[in-house]
Amino acid sequence: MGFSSAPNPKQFQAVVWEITRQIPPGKVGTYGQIASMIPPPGSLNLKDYEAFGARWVGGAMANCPTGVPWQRVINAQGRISVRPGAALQQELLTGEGVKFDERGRIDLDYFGWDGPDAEWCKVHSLFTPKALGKAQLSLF
DNA sequence: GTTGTGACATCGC
DNA sequence: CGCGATGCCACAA
Repeated sequence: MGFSSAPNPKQFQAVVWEITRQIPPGKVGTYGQIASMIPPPGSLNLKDYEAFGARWVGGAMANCPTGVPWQRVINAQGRISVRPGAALQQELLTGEGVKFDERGRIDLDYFGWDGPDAEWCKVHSLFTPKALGKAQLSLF
């Protein structure tokens, strides 16, 4: 699903699923992280897009087809958002080796997904993702 | 056409 | 670190 600048919501949704499929077992990505990889659909400020894009990612996950590891997408706090199936999500992640601390939070520093390969991003016309937890090295 | 709300992120206290 | 307010898009009633 490649697009350059103005994806339709439908495409946005499909891209979100594609990206989610790239998350390997035992790793987790955040809504904002995924959103930051996709070019802003409208004429939004980057700041607003970070917040609303994340919502759209969540909305896309609501219609997530089978085969997409939806459980590996969490919020930026490293926590499982309040939503239907939250308990199941934690269970699935635990089964993949993801550890939750006493407060029910995931250490993104360790389990945070670094994002797909740069080449993969290029093929799909996506931005280079920012690694979670780890300090984002300025690589232009 | 209007209104309400969301599987979020960020900032302030 | 935790909780509340804000942002102002997309979609369903």
